[in-house]
Amino acid sequence: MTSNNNTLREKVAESLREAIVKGEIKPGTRLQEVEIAESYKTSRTPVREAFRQLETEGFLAIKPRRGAIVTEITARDIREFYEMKSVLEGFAARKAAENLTDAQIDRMEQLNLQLRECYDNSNLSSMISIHNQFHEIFVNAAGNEQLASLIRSLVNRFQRYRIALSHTDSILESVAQHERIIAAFRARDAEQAASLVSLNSQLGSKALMDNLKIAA
Amino acid sequence: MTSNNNTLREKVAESLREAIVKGEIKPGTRLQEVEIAESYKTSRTPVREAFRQLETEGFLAIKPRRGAIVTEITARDIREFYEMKSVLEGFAARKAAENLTDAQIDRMEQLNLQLRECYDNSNLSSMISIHNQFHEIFVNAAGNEQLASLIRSLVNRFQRYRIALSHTDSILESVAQHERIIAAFRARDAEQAASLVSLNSQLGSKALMDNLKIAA
DNA sequence: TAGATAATTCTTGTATACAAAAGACTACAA
DNA sequence: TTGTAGTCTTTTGTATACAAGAATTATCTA
Repeated sequence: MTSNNNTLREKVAESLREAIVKGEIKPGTRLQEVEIAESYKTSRTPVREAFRQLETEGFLAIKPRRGAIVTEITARDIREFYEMKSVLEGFAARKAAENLTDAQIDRMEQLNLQLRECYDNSNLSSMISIHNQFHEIFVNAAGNEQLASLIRSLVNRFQRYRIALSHTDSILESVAQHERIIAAFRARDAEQAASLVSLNSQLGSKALMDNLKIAA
Repeated sequence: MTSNNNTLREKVAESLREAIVKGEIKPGTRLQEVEIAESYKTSRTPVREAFRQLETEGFLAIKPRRGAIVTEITARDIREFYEMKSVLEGFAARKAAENLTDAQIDRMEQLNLQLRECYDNSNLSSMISIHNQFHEIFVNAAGNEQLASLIRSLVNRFQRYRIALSHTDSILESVAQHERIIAAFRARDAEQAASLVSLNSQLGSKALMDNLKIAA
């Protein structure tokens, strides 16, 4: 994550975000300003501002004079998220196919190998990071900065649920799909790349849904 | 716009947002907390929070200890915006084609007639509202609430530039395109609806770009 | 006069104090 | 016992006071 630790607000926001993503603070938990302020040894002011920021990032729901609650994410939210990711990344892939340099495609290949290794070594913390790096290469190559930043914020928002996927075999499937995506990029086949990337996102959705059913 | 005037923060945010959208506050203008606070007869606290909110909505850029500046939107931003709108609304249309009721399509037809009337009467303030209502019908019918809210926030963010389009003849073209979109929805032709909606968005982009060139 | 550096001012970041609203609790009556 | 009214507590919303960083100006030196 980006760490602009210049102000207390950002420190508090980053710390809370991390705790929510890691699951240390459970959905439904009510966060109170004084409580958080005391635990960070600050006043309520930076905490309030951090709350607002986390609200817009989708981690907290704030009701006027009622306080902040860590958002519960429903199966519907996840379906909607992957639907958007599928559409946006698919489009990004279509545009990227024209722009990607050979070096960038090589880099994707390298990352995909690393992803496979991480799976074999059960190194799940690296896995998410590498997975994201892989996707970011073609998303950034699409030449639409706002689109890239939008996708980044969506992915970040659902990170806490995607962590669950690191365990599953869906990773292996994903690695195989990535190989086909790389081949499509090498062939500069924009339509093929777009539809494969969309498919990859749908796999994520399916895997996460199955995982939730088991957990529930 | 939604008006939750419960807190001062929201009142200030809404008022500033409106002023920026209407062009009363020009891009590049630096907003200072005390100044705004005095003009609204409040303290800095609600103003600060309103600034943060407007930052996430894309109207202000805040630099640490440097203050808030009304965002300048570049030609690139506009291109990127319409590209995203095209993709997202196109997808929404594809999904909506399966869900739209006859009554909803009738409503779209009605709105499109009103849009034509407003153009004839040069009633430009209603024009934008009606145009948005038309689009919101199929966007909401796509069955993806997050997508709908994302599109809404994007459109809202670029509202201030789209105002310029109300004058132009591109409205007439848009009305004609809307008719074809309605026909596609009536025929439940999802692919046709999707591609027509994408096209409609691209028209908006082109019209706005031309308009900016003239203005510059 | 030009440049650098120190002092000052201006503005935001943070802390604390006060106001008001929502929720909890108590007491009383039916 | 239960429902309701009214008070009390808790927590957020707002105002103000204080701290610190950035920008600007003034001063000094080469």
